[in-house]
Amino acid sequence: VRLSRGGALVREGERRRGVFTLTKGALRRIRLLPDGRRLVAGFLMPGDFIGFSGASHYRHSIEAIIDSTVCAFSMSDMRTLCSDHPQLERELLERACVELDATRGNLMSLARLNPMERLAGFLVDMAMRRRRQGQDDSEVILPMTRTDIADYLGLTVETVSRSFTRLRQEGSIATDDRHHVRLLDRARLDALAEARA
Amino acid sequence: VRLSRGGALVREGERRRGVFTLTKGALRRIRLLPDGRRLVAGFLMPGDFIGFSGASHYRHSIEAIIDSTVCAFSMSDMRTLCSDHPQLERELLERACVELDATRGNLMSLARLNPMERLAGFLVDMAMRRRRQGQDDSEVILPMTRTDIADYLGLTVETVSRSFTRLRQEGSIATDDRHHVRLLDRARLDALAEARA
DNA sequence: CGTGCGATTGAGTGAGATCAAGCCCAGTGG
DNA sequence: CCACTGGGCTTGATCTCACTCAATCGCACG
Repeated sequence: VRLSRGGALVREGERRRGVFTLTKGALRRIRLLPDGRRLVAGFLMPGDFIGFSGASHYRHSIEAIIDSTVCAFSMSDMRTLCSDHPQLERELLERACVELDATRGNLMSLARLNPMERLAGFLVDMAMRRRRQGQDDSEVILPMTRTDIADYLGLTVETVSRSFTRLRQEGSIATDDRHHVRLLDRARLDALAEARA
Repeated sequence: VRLSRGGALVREGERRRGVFTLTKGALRRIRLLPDGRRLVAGFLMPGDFIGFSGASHYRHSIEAIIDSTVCAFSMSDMRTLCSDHPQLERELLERACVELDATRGNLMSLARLNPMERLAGFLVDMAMRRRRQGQDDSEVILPMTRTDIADYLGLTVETVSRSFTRLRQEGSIATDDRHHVRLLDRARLDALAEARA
């Protein structure tokens, strides 16, 4: 399935149809409140599995940040695959646990860290994801907007922008353009991030 | 295994030993920062499974809020159980997904809700847990302290206390004693909580 | 009868939100 | 080619809500 920038893969409240894996691009997991408050519950990068949920209806919308392609499986596909390959269920459990760890890490960020710490944690986390993909982790590519980052970190756009500026001023990072950040002082960023994953 | 009030089942940073299920009592999942900031990443009630993690070391301490008893399984017990009962792995995946849903729900609370909304959400959530156990859900028993609740909701004790007072003043709840809360206006509480569940 | 912890309440402060303005750049159309 | 437009980002000024600090109360426990 191909998704163009801004398109929705699934919408909050819809009946659950199936599961997906992201092969190319970048997605965001969104929840909205009636009054407009917005949460980005996570970003999805190539290789990520989408569909860990015990609920019958989607709890979040999943939207494309940039043009993306996903691989879709219906629920019945899923069931037959699982019964054919008992290994698969174990692998999925493993992945679900990793995602749970990551999500719990975000709790600390949202509950107790200040804006600089949250942003540093986010950057370090993005760098780690790149390393896992075998890419250079001294630079990070942020396909999402500052607003997305703000709604992910539980801050406002302005605060996110100011935090970027402060990290740049103290020499921890350099921003080549909006979407490319170089991590100059990894020790400093790690120290700020500390509490997270 | 028996745990007395305040005792630790596992400590953050220890090598992962096994998994557990809580049979009686109440536990809290804790993470601490060097500077003393504290997060309660969750509360565990009887029936809950403890041990969903992809990490080799515990990411949180698990402490007894009140005297508790848990059932312990070593990692090898777990592996043999799983290979003997393929059903078990599915059941665990299901449970992990439910826990993931719950944890993601908390993200919205921490990122975007104000203190009253967070507290209302917490109370509604605790009531729902009671209903699932087949108990009366118009009253809620809170074995934990106000400090625990504050560190769970990302607030200070004072703010939690003030939020309790405001909910009491507007007639949404009644507090018989510190640990017993009656939910008087469920519609109001649900409206406040909205984003969670 | 003290002692200490947990909870509540009040007063004052400050970090991040809100409001507002301007910049940069890509896309569009004349 | 350039003017115009609009969205995303940054920066400054102000405000506000939750935090901090402090005092008191109540209750359990030695």
